[in-house]
Amino acid sequence: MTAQRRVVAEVLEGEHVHLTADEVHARAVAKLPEISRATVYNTLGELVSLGEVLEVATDKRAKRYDPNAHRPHHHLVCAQCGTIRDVHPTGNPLADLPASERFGFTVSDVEVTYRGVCPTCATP
Amino acid sequence: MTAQRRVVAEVLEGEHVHLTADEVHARAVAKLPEISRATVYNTLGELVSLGEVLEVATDKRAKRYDPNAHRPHHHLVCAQCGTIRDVHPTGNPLADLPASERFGFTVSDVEVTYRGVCPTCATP
DNA sequence: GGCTTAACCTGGACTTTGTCTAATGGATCT
DNA sequence: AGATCCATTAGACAAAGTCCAGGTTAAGCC
Repeated sequence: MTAQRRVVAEVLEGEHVHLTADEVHARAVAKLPEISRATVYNTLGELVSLGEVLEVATDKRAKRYDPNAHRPHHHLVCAQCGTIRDVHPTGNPLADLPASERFGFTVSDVEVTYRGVCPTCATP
Repeated sequence: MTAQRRVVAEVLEGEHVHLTADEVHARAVAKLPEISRATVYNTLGELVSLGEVLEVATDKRAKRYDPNAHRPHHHLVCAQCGTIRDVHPTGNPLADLPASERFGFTVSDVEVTYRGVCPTCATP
């Protein structure tokens, strides 16, 4: 556990946090100016391997990192400003895929992304 | 409708087609050698705006283009080889997000990605 | 047919996101 | 103190995508 890793972990604390690698780097630099981009990428990769942080692909540009890895959830994304909230739908989406639609795959995971417009963007 | 656009449209025909922009370009070049990358990107962007083609983000690297835009569906992705199949789950996932989990958003769309291992990758 | 105009296409430069590597530096062990 | 190990750094590199200046084609109009 080095100072750099602690800073990256600190940046990724909280609910509804979904930062890109560069955003993590920017905030890490604010706390530890000499931290490098490569270290941020390495540390994020390790956190993902350890299962402490999830990669989410809601944005089609850059990967985002979600520290809420221990409570399963899905995402609700504003189509205009890109804000992301963690959400917990009812039911089990895995059960909604009948065997006839599985093409022989062993299905182990589902990722659900809701899209819409957030209250802030909706009010003109 | 120019020759270039026709070629891009032809490349994107069929079921379970999910090509990246560069794959589309490679196949388009086979039919029309002088077609440029920029034109492929422009044409794909127009097809997406027209609603004829969908962008899918199953791969975390490059965007993929799905010509099956008129029949709503979701995707089943092999975690190992990346193969993608179009699937039609039962039920309506939108209904599974209760109002208390909508945070005031106007939710209009859901994207479901199933992950697993395909039969080919499962047999050793 | 020839001219004008608009749209389209091309090639390359550029940006963004992410990965890799060689070299540095700091800790730990003996 | 010396040796060793691992993390970190800076910068080069690669992949994916965007942008722009200029050339070409197509369409309309005389």
